[in-house]
Amino acid sequence: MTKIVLHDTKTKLKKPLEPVVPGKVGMYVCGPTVYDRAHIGNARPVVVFDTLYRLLRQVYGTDNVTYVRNFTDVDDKINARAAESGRSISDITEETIGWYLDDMGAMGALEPDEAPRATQSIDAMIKMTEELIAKGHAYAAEGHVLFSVKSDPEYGSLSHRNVDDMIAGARIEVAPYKRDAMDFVLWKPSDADTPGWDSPWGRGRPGWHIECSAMAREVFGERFDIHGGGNDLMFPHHENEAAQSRCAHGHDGMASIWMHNGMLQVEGAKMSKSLGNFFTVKDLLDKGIPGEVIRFVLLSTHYRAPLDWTERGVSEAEKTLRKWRTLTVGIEPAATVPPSVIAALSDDLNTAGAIAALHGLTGDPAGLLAGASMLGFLSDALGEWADAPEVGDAGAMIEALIAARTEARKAKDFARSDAIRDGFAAAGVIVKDTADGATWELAPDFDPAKLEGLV
RNA sequence: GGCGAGUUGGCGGAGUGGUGACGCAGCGGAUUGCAAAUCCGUGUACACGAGUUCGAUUCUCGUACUCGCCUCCA
Repeated sequence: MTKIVLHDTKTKLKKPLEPVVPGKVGMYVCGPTVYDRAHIGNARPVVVFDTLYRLLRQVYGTDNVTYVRNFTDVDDKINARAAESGRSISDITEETIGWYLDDMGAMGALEPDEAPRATQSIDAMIKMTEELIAKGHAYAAEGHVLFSVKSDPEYGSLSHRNVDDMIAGARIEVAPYKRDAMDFVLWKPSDADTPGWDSPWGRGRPGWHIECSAMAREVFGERFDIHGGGNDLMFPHHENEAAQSRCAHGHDGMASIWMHNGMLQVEGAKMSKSLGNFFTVKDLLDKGIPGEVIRFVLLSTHYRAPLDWTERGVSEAEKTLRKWRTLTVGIEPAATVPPSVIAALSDDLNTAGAIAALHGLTGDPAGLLAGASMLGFLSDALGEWADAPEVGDAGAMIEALIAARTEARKAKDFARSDAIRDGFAAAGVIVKDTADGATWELAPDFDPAKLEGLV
């Protein structure tokens, strides 16, 4: 079996993937808080871990991989959105989840095997919170339950932080009910206007971090293989998740490998609303940038490195995909994925290396197609954008003009033939002169009106 | 202030202790009436300074710069 190695944040090493249950892989990726459209930065982990999912399915078999991505549908941002819009929380979360799946699907992201929602796992969170209290790792105070960071000597081991250093330099407002500045909330009280559930500590709602610990355990049990997300989640979210699970279970096996993708920038600058370079996946799709092209851009840089989203990168991606699509028209994919592609992906998900490998397969369209499919490219479902424009009534005119040009060339009337040639170019008609005569096809910017003056 | 990541040719972007990936652009050639398309060829790149080594872009230390996180954030 292909050996897969992945970089683990905790150990800072590339570790061979050795599944807890031999032959079966479990992967948990932190999903969105559903209160608004996903932006392009949100899309990176989705596409990155989708690609890993595809690799795992290829190597271990489709039925032997379980990919879980949660929806955080209880959160103060959602509450705020509901309050300001007057809409119900469930309206907002349902709509946003639908958007999310549509937008991610447009980039060829497969849906996970399981997509648990926080609101459907409240009992599991309460249970885990009780366990943490029982084991002395958490305490109830004023309707809150807090995790005691000091009770966990390994706290900080994932993100490589020292608790004392953090307190020293931090701008943390210490709530009166906290025993220690770093303690974080497992459960907090809800007022009448806030969603809440009955609990041993009164009506309330869970803190953010507990949901992933509880839901991952519900699906996988105490140990699973890969836990992923953006590196901004490394601290505090994943650190806290790891602490909760470690302290509840008495071992550090929550995830064998922690993976974190790098952040996305736009034209070299941090993406932010104030800079005006903040956009959602839907914005890009509406602008006419195909989801497949977005996917390509997101995979053309190694996942751990920062990724700069640029117009130029988009157009290069589009050009490459168009070329590959042209090369593979009517081709059946090879039965096996080319080893060069598998080898690149198996080495810490080197998608840029895999794309380079695909460039090397342009002489082998069947292999190219098989390899590209492995990366989620060149599917029919994502390919509509690359279809040639409709020729409409212009076909006859184009044929006539080609004939006229051929005549002109025979007559050595080069002024005429060159005028037609240039006119074709301007109108988006691509003419290729071959030994058997001229063939033509339409460019994406085909404009039949521009042919009128040539006749 | 603390922690982490990054710095590769015109651009993008892999990788490696010893023969300079790959793509785009550029340049030269073939082809063409001229082009387009195609094909062939083409680049003394690894932030800087020390160190280790027979040899470093690749390892170590330091410096600079960029970015991220430390507060909701993928």
